[in-house]
This record gives sequence, C-alpha cells and structure tokens, in this order.
Amino acid sequence: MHSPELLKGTLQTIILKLLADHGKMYGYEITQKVKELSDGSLALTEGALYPTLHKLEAEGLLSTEKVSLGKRVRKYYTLTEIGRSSIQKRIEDFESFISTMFNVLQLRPIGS
Amino acid sequence: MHSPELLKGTLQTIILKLLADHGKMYGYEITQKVKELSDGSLALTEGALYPTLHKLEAEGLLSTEKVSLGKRVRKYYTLTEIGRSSIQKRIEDFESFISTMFNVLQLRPIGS
DNA sequence: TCGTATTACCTAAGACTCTAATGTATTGAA
DNA sequence: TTCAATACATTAGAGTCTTAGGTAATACGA
Repeated sequence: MHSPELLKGTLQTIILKLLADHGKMYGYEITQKVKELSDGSLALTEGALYPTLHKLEAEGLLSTEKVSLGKRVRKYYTLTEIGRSSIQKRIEDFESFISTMFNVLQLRPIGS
Repeated sequence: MHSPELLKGTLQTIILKLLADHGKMYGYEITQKVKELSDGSLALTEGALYPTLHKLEAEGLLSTEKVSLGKRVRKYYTLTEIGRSSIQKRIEDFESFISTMFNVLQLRPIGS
C-alpha cells in the first residue's frame, strides 16, 4: 500500500479520468475500479471519496442521477461538459508535475 | 507553475534527495536549487520548507550546523545515517506511486 | 433462517501539509 | 541611501486526507 500522503491532490484527477474512460459510475464502483486498476495498492476511503464527489458536483464538473434497484438507491455520477473539458488540462498538469519531480529528484524517466 | 496540491507529500522526499546529492545545504540554498532543477516551475515557500526541515531534524533524519559569515548565521542541514538510509525507500515509494497512478489513469509511461 | 459479508450511501473530528502573510536582520549594488 | 537579495523564522487559515462512526439493503453459506 502506498503512503497515503502521496495521494493528496490526485483524487479529483482520478475520479474525472475514470468517469471519462468508463462513463457513468457510482461511488462504490469507483472505489472498486481504483482497487482493480492499481492491483490492490490504492484504496480510496469513503471519507475522502464522497466529499470529493460532492465538491466536484457543486463545482459543476459532475452531474448525478439516482437509480432505484428494488429498495436500494444508487447514485450515478456523470461528467458534465465542463467536467469533460477540464480533464485534458488536469492530466497534463499531472504529467508535467511528474516530469518536474523527476528532474528535481534526478531520476531516470520510467520506461527508458 | 504547478498546482501546489500535487506537491503535497513530496517535500520531504525532495529535501532528503537534494541533501543526498549535494551534501550539506542551508534552507535558502534548497529553495534556489529546487527552482533551478525545476526550471522555475517549482517554488518552495518558506512556510512549507522550514517546518519540514525542523520536523526532519526532530525525527533524527537531519542534523544541523551553524556557520557564521560575518554577522549572519547560516544553518546547514546534513543527512544523518538514518536519513541517508531512508532515502532509497522514499524514492522507491514515489516511483511506485507514479507507476500506480499511470495504471489508474491509464496513461502511457513517460519516455515510451 | 440466521448471521455475516458485501454492497451502498453518508458525516464528523482531527491530523497534517500546505499557502499567504508577516517579521527580523544582514549584505550588496545602483 | 535605499532597494533587492539573502537568510532565518512563525502564524492563521485553507484544504485534503484518515479514522471512525452511522444507516440500511442484499446475498450467501451454515
């Protein structure tokens, strides 16, 4: 498991990219997808996830839709236009940050 | 300039690696070195730097030495044994985290 | 059928790390 | 002589996380 400190500031990017790649998702599904894609090494806690989803919704990047399954209600999140248009920049910012960190730490790029 | 959010959790690693690569350094020198290595895109604020240096010292990873230059006093930081032995793991943790993030975000590795 | 695990939503207190602002003082250059 | 740069530092407050807790439906094995 990674030091959770390193996760800070990347959660919004993860959520937005997952929604871009997989269409509408609900909260629990996002936690499972992250676990799967990271081979179990990243575990989103719900205390981090739900406030972030709500914040992104409040900022207009996500919209929600409630779907009933019997008595249970699932809340699906979808990217809005604004949300979708914000992703490319976030990804670029992340990659640029990584690149800078590699320079500062004087490490070799991954894959070379 | 990078979103400062992404910097969170990486400052200790930066400081330790800089000291490993460049020997003893003082606080202001560290801020300048980071600015130089990042081509001006990372600016450590002093409010972040000094508390972190003091914390690393309190944890036994750094030791200090005061050097007078005329009336001015410079405070040099050096890695202790413990500090030096902690670096490899921090670097590996960082690289592992990046690798995981690339998987989760489904990005191509840098340099490929 | 009964208990437990899983699914599924959520909040709240507190820790931690940062930013922005501020303070002090020395040194060097215009 | 005055302003920028050097050099140390602290503080209030913002933001993001962890840990812990709460509620409830559903699925599954004993």
